[in-house]
Amino acid sequence: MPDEPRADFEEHQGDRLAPQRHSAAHVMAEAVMALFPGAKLGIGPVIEDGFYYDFDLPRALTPEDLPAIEGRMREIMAADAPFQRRETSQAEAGELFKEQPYKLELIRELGDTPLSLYTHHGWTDLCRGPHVASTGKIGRFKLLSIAGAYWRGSETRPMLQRIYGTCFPTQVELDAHLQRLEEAERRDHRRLGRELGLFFFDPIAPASPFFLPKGAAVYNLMVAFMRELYQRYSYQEVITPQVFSSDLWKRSGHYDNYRDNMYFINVEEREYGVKPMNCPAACVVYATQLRSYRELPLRYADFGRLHRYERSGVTHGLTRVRSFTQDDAHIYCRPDQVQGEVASIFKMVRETYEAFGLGEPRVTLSLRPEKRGGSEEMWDRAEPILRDALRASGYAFEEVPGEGAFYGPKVDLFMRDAIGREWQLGTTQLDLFMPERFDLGYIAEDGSAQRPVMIHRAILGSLERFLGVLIEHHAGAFPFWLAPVQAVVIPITDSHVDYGQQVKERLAAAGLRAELDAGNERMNAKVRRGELQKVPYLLIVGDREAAAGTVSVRSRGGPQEQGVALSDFIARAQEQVQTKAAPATKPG
RNA sequence: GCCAGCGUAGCUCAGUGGUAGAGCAGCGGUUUCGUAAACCGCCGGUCAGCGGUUCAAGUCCGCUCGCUGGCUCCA
Repeated sequence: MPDEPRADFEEHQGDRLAPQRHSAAHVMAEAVMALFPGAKLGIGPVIEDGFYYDFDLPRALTPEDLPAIEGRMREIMAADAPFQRRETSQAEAGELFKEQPYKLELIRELGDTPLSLYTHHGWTDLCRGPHVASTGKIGRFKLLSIAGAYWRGSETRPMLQRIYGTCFPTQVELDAHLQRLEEAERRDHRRLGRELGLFFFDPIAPASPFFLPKGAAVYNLMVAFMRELYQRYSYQEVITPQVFSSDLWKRSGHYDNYRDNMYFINVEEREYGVKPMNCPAACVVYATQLRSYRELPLRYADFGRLHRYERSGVTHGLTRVRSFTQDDAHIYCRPDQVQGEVASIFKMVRETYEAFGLGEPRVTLSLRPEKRGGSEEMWDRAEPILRDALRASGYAFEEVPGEGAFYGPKVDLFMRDAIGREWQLGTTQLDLFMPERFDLGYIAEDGSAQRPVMIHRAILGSLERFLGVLIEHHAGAFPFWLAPVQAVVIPITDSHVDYGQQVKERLAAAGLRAELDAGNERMNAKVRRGELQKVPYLLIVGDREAAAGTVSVRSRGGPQEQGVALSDFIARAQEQVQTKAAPATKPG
């Protein structure tokens, strides 16, 4: 099945390989207990692409411990010891695991549920199974990393040591997986950001990116793209302050609910908070006038810079930062307009993901959480609106009960990064709460005062995060319309620099982002640099081109074309910008 | 924030308690070349920071900062 798409293939494999991977986890636990007498066991499940097991050990593991554990595991596998299942009682299990406090906790919680034990090689674990027939059937594995993990995922419980491993039926498949991990590293946006001169980080502002000219160019193209959509979808852009008196945050509820993630400043004995979200500012804008039903829906877009304090261990490249901008907008509308607004948002989403060359996002609909505001009736009304709009949008989606915001249900869009981590990008949230807190109203047709519905939405979400995911998705080879440098003109010798300069100027005049590589190097070196920088077009010019007014076009990773009239190239390039054509070739 | 690892030139990295190194990049020169790295030379260091151990610390110890992988969190 070599032609089958990889995602399906791996998903399929993951299910099929679960017994092997889970058995590998048991063997690893046996090996660890042999090497660390007195080790306490947590749990050891199968995960995507592998397995882990959690341990409470007398000392901290280091990466140097892994080969010894792997060695012991190989011995156990070589013994080809059978896995044997047997049922057991609460009492017997309690006795068997009396030295294992974490297991005892699990046994107690399982209560009357039938318990089963799996034994291999004289070593027994509490386990539902299934397992492979014997330790020789596990396949090839590799231990990958060590990490801390709270027992039962709770910050208040002890931190155990987790060992991650991966396992495949054959060495070839294992090697292929390890190679995929290496490839993912090569398309890591943090690495490409540096190599392509897009952005950097400096300890002087932790978790806050600096965008270099090329990165800023892409960033601004993203903003320009959204502004173009706003024009067509009748959004109005506003610009709002960065720092607000804490009075605002008290009113919006952020002071009570989000203070720990905010930056505060004290000036003239008054406390101010740097904005972590734009919504309260939008409400202030809304409230400046008495509103009529005639002017709704009002769609206020705001590219305001947000600052959120994120705990030091959680930040990550561009995908989790402390300073960022969203393609944020807040829509105020009448209840009967919500449906149409949400539908138009999903239309924007589709247009946007296509233009950026991304596949389908994973879409979730988050429903009422336990702790929530508003009446049941409001939720009963709000949830179907989103559900119906989603169905109409054609996106496959998954409903997640209990995950909604306390102020309303929401739809989130997720994309994976190079190593499979998912990041939330766009979001659409119905807000049944904030209009009330800000006492927003409008005068209805019958002259009565009514409360508008507020919709928070972002298509790209954080521009920083979106860019990070976008870089990894394209491995740095942006679609032509987004490429920070669209073409590099490469003169073959000094004598062609003048013509190269003319070419560059004509490209610039045509609205294309072009550079001239006039340095004192052989053209081979310049071609190489252009390819490494993933420039869509390299335009080589020598005697023939200068004489004929043409360029030799080398497409990124693709074919060459000699003697293309400059005007033809420009027309073609402009067309690609217009249509937002996808990259001509596979990124690599 | 928690657990672990890491931090040496702009980048990638070597350096075993005893004189801080290489390649690339940069700079100067030579070369003028037809589709992925021309050649010669030069410059480049608070070994993350602070403190300690030692005759002697990039190397050992402690603290701080930053980064990485997880965990928790993620209005």
